[in-house]
Amino acid sequence: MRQGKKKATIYDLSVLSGCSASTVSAVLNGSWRKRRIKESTAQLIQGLAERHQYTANLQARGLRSSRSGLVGLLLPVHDNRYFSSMAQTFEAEVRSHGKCPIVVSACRDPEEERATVETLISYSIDELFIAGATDPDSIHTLCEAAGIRHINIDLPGTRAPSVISDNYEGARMLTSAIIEHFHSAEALKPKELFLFGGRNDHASRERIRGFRDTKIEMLGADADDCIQPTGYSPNMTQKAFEAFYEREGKLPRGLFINSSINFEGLLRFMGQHPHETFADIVVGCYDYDPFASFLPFPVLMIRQNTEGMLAKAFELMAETRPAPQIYLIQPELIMPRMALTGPLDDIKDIDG
Amino acid sequence: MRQGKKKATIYDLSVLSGCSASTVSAVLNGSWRKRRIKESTAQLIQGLAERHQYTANLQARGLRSSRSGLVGLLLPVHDNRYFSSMAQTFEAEVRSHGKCPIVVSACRDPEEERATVETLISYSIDELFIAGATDPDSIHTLCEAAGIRHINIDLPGTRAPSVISDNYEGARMLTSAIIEHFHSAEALKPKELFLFGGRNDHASRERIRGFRDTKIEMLGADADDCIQPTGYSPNMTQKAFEAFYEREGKLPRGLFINSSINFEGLLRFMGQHPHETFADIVVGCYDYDPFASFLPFPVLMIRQNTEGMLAKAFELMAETRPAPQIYLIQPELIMPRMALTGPLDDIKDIDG
DNA sequence: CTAATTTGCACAATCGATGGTGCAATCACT
DNA sequence: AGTGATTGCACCATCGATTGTGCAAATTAG
Repeated sequence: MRQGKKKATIYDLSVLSGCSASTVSAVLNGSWRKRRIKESTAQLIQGLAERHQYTANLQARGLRSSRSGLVGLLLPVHDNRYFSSMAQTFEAEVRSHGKCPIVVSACRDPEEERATVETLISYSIDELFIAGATDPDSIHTLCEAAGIRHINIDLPGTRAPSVISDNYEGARMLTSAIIEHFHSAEALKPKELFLFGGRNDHASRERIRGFRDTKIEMLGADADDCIQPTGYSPNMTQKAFEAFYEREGKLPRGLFINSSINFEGLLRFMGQHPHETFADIVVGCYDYDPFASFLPFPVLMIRQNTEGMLAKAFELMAETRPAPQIYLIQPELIMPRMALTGPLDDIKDIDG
Repeated sequence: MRQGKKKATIYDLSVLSGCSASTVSAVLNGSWRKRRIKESTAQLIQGLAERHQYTANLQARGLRSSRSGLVGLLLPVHDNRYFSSMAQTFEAEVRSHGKCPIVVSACRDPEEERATVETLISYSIDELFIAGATDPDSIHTLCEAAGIRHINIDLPGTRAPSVISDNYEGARMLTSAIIEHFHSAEALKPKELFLFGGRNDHASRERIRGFRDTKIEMLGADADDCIQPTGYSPNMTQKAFEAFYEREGKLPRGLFINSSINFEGLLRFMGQHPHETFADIVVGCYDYDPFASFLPFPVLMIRQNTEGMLAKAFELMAETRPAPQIYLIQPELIMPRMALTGPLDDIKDIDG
């Protein structure tokens, strides 16, 4: 009604309807049948609620019921296709359950992660999906203490169910695809296949292991000095490329890049060097980005199955007592020049 | 202490310390000096709080004080570089103010937008940044009624302060850069410069206007039949390209693409056609993406200044009574093969 | 040594919604 | 009509924190 006014509460409606606040509450939260409220009473109150634009104060409800209707997703970063696509899928899924999605990022900083999760807990979130946490087990402890259901995604913990990408298999697929891509040209030599990026987290380790094993199997050479974990920053990765180029006068013909963020390091390098420098390289990137897929050299990519991972995670969340085990989800090898669809394709787009 | 236990409340600490709950509350929320609590009492309580891992129940606090410490950002979508980068910057800024960032997307659906904002209001969020809302004014009404400070970003409203990209200027820069890019080659003819993407929102209209004006000025031809607003979906855009190609047997040499999402439509088209189809095209895209910048044909991009927009928006939010006017932020023209830094570069990355 | 301050804290109402319990009125049935 | 079951709803404690108010005790002033 009046716009500057305070929001209507059940007490306002209680006065207006002549019913008690508890009756109003019951009607408006749907529990009125259980409470044997007359249908006509319910309709009266619902009418008033609508007319006065009543919306429940969810903080009050959450305080009383100690459940908030909030479902959290903790991400390392937003501006990355892998994680933002996860956020997109997550939101749709949570909304379809009638809950409210909360997506937060914590910058791969363990302290920030803890603080963020504590804040979420203070808002009595009902469930938490932990994606890419640097220390899932310490977050597990927090959730456990607060009695909050939680599932790890992307990076596994030992104490809670974890849904992760099969990084080892993915890395094997990617590595062998890179090697095979040279079959028509001059075969790739062991010293020409390098891995850049990643750090000492579970995903990177598995990818490195997959790279290593496959390289040894297929090219028969030890891979250790061809592995350059540069962390997750584009700049460090760029520096690694510069250093390599400085030393060797060229790039390796075969590149395994740990993630699209690291790939940006290669882009920065590219910006400093002419086209010819990249004439015969083949890149495999453990992440999918449609634009990267169409670069002037062959780019093989791994698309992690975020939909599949989230689906599994939601499934586990629904179970009463999910085992704290690791569930592997197979990623997919994407050949060069592929523009795939994503969660955006599901949203409607009507012209005004 | 005990892990399965309920969380400690001020009442628990009240018993443990021998002080009243109000004293505990004052100590823990920092207002204890105002309330003339003895320093030693404060220390005692702080010690207990730490030992028992007390964290305030923010729902209770929010209920009482009707302010939650939450600051919202409403986005159209997550998985888009422009908006996810905005989310990233937003989070950092909000955190630095000691508040809790809430990022939600509403899929460019007016109904969803309203519902989402109502939910946020029900959680008593303190401030709302509305980015890319299809109908900012209707959201304004909601916020107004709830007394929530709000600023529009990216798409302007008439009732609240709006910080938007200077789409007209940006489109002019982009259009003229596309045309000039042909100076060394055979000059571009009017019928060879097309605009694809966008729909009937403020941003698209301004971009189209900038495209139109510049094209007329520089190529001296009416531009109307070279404008194909295809909405924001990659698929519709792809179809537009297919239709054009079907009709003309080639693509236009000069392409103005409304956004990176529309650009993905071109990628899908590319996936269906050989390299040669794109041998001599020049693309201008109203969005910046580092991978797109290195595609096999020249890609000129507009980088919208998200940091600048958010900075201005936060500045306005801090003002007591900001005028409901439009603040234009200049975007930047990015030449081909540029890998720029973004918010990710600010996050630390230490190897474990 | 008494009066006026100041210090330090407890009390209790309150925010808005929930849900267990109890009670009157109505209905069914012998 | 009397007994028991059912219907329809009101009452009230409660969730955990905030905050205005009041009042002893300690301190200072005169």
